[in-house]
Amino acid sequence: MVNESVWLRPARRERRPLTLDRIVAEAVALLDEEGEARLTMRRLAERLGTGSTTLYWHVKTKDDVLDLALDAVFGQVPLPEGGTWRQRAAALVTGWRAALLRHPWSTGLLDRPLMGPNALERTEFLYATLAEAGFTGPDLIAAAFSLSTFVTGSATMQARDPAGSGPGLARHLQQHRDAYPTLAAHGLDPDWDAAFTRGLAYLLDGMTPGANP
Amino acid sequence: MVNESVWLRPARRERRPLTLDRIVAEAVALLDEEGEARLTMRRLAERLGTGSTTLYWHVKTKDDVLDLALDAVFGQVPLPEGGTWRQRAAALVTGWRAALLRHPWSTGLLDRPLMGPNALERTEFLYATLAEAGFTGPDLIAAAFSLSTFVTGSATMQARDPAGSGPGLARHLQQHRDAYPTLAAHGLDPDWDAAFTRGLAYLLDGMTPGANP
DNA sequence: CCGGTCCTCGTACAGCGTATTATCGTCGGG
DNA sequence: CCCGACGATAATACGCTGTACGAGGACCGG
Repeated sequence: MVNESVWLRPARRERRPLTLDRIVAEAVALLDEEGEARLTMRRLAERLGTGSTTLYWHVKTKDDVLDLALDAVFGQVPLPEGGTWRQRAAALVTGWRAALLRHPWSTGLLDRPLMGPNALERTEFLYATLAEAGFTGPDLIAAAFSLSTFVTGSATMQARDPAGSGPGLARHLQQHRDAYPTLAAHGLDPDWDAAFTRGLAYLLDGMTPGANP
Repeated sequence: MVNESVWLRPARRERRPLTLDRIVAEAVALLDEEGEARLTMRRLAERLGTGSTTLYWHVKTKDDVLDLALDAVFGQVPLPEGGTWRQRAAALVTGWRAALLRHPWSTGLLDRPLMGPNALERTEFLYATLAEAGFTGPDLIAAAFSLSTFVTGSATMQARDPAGSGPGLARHLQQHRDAYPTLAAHGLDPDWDAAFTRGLAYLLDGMTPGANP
């Protein structure tokens, strides 16, 4: 359907051009508001004021949109400067985790290859920081592997069971307190942020640059 | 459609009854062979020799099938006995990771609440092992959090970039070697298993029972 | 004025999860 | 021995999905 009247048709300049950036930004907003299940090409197009199939000129598939949205989240992770290598690494992974938790849907996309420029830039930064600190060979790989693994894993866990996750898990544990005694005693409403900080300290304490050749 | 002939109709005992267990087992097999995207209620039913909507008598939604399939994977994780607490914890998380990697699709389901009996049993085992070792309070929570986070995170990473992941990531890194020099130098074809073992040692080295009250 | 190129959209299709409804097979009680 | 009831199965149908396709609109350099 063509816009019938000049008056109803948005003025030339008023209608912002559809760009890949606008699509990705709107996808992130939609995901933030309604979650992954409700992200639909049609709904996304509607919010952008375009036809749904128009999106396919800018993007090959819906998976592209998800990949780009995820990398946009990675783009929010600041690259810290200054301080010791340990401070820089801790700041990086803490900011990384915070970015993922600001957009909880992102943790559901962490399978699938992370080859976006923002993801690679952060990974490179991590490797470089550790290499500069003196980690080499298998130690370097293991250190980088452990830290990034720790970030994505902890974000996934926290997005899955948000603090005070309602009557769900907690009540279920209470009901089967006999089957899961330790869990029911300690794991009911844990402070995940504190656990992350302390766990990160464990990990960093355990790794020493130049220790194992 | 009714089976027309006695001869074509499967003999009484030959046709195994449709049970929840059979559905879940077949779902796991289908996921193993074709991955999550190709798991369809219709295809699953076809493999089971039933109509698709019949499944809905045993199961409320497709998500139920996925939850049950995931918990079935957790059921493959052995609960180690004997040895020090450190040996038991290491054995648990190693077996946990192996089970997830035997069914790579499982890492894509690690968002979503893990409330299945097998998952809870393993988590309880981990908490109990650490508590018995002397971890208490925030230290206990942080230790359990770190270990399970490390398992799920590392399995996700490895399922995402399997060893020798073809021309994909490696070539992309080579092409942009100037942008990601450290990554291109070290991260091309890493030994994830070795990185996991070493990283696990970091983590366990960093945590001491009864250290921080 | 006129191609040509970038961009937009309407239509259409196969496949999805699943609600509804009807029907089957089996078995216990009269 | 029948018959009703109930556990289990299946056919049909609905609304929604991702996206292929082709017909155009908008703008631009000549």
